[in-house]
Amino acid sequence: MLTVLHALEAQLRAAMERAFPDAAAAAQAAGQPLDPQLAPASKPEFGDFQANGALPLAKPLGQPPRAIATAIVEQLAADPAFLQLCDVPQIAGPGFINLTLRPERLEAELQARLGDPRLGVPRVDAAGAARPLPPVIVDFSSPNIAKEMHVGHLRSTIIGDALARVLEFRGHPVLRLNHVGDWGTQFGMLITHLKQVAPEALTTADAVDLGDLVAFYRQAKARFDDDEAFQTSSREEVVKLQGGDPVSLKAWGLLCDQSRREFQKIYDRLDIRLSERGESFYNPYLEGVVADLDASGLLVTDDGARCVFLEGVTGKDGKPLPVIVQKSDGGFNYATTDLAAIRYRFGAVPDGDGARRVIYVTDAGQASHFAGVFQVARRAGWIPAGARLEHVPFGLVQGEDGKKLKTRAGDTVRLRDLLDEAVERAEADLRRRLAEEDRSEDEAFIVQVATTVGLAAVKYADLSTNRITNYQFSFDRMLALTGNTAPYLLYAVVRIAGIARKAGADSEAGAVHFSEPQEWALVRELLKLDGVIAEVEEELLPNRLCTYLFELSQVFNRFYDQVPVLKAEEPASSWAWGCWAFPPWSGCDGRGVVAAVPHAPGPPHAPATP
RNA sequence: GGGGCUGUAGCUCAGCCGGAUAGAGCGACGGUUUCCUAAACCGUAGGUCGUGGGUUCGAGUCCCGCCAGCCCCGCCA
Repeated sequence: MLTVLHALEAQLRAAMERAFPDAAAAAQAAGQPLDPQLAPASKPEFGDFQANGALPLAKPLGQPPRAIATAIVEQLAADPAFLQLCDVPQIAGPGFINLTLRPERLEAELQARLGDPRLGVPRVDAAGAARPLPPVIVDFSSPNIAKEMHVGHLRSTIIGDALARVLEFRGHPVLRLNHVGDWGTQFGMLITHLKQVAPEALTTADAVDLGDLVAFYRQAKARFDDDEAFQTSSREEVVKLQGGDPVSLKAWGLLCDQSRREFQKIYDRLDIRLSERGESFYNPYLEGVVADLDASGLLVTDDGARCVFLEGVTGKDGKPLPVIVQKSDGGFNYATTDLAAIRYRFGAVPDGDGARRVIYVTDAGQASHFAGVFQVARRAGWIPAGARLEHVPFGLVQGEDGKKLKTRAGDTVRLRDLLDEAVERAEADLRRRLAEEDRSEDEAFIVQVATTVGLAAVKYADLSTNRITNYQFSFDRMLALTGNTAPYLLYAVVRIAGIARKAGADSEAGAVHFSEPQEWALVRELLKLDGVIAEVEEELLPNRLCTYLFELSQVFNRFYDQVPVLKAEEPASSWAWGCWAFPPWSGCDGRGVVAAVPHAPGPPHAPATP
């Protein structure tokens, strides 16, 4: 209902200007035009919208706020365009103006959305964009080569994907970049170690399996930490690799391929698409970064390292902290890579991505790192005017004890194991309930449901809380059938699909007309989607969308509980089962709005034959 | 020492640009129900919004101080 909201806002502003022309002119001159402060009503009994703009005028105008509100309402009541949208406004409390949309207006809004695959959400490129829009980059997931994906990658992967889906749904070209750790010192260590203990791994694909590779990596790291000779040869190995030595490159390529296939299994299970563009991609640009910083006078050599000192960020001694872009041994580090990535991503095609919004989905612990890197990039002039560069932080995954999530043995939890357990638990729970109710289903159904529910539960639990806080991981809570959980949402989806199937509904709903209170509740809820999507696109908070979907599910359940749509003879509720064509569940089958919404089984778009 | 984030019901969490009596869910207690479904719906109880100041017509929200927890702080990523 954003278009309605904007129309009302303009009408309210005009009404205020007519009611108080002097104050309006003064406000305009002061650069603070009168603001109607229009917002969705805080409670249903207040109508659809509320305008709070009369209250702040009380003092400057020297009038009681209710009198001001009355004057504004009188102007609105004289505006035919306004009266087409709303009933005559009510003044309540200290001077709130409550607006209620006219029923026929709501019906028209809903009618326009039935059968609309975009659910009333406009595309950003809708207004005849001649040129293609610049891409939005979402940098997420980013595991390290030669390691398995673990619980530490969970949030970035899920949140990043959800944000990418929302942006894509709005019509942005989105580059989903997997900034994998495929370069640097760690590779030197691993290759050096493998040369000595398993040289075949460096020349033959899949000579060792990934689990062994992970073990080798740990050994290499341990050696690196307390063996100087090993450190030296590791560093030499990095230099060879970065210098393009064919043997090193081949070994590197094999290791990457192997890891990549393992990552892909996880992404496939979670239905997540990513374009791999690892750290190595930026290798050719690292020197240019340093040269550029040098040319712009930002570069300082300190203690042999080349760095940029930050403004407004000081260390223990009160002196500015540096971002080191070239180590005293001449090597580059991750800050250099991150700077090269920023420069490339905002850079013009074909030597860059030409992006105007770049989003990093990483844990909150990296906030100061990104703040530093972003500052350097800004001062270096690599961020075009009007472009957005955003770190989207999220909190830690904690166990139910409030500590960092670990296995019972104290190890890092592998993502694969975590997903397996979610599915296993979902299956056990389903079998238990089937047995309790003495129902039987075929095995394929059980496996299907368990997989859907288990994976959706993991995703949804992560997305449904505000990402900035630490997140307490609990299989029991995420798999609960009630409350703000994936199983509850999926139940609503299945229920809607079931009714549609039973009704043999086709989506050719005729003119809609509502009577029941629960119908109106549903209509109003359905019309909120465009506002929610706009908010998520701006704030990058997927939990807002989850809250909406949960509330929508509740309204649907209430509706089906209280309105016997399949029994109704009157067409009053006939559109209701047609709603299956509408709701944002289209995300359920992974094609639509968000990953927030779990993978549903047979999408209602293809109803099974009764 | 510096910086960041967090602190809201027993538990897990929402709370948008400052706006009306601070909201959900779970758990507890009580009730209703099933056309459809991978069971729901309704009600009751439960609050010093960490704390002390300040700004404002109005503060959970903005500013300052303090307390607690977590995280980060030069050549790892």
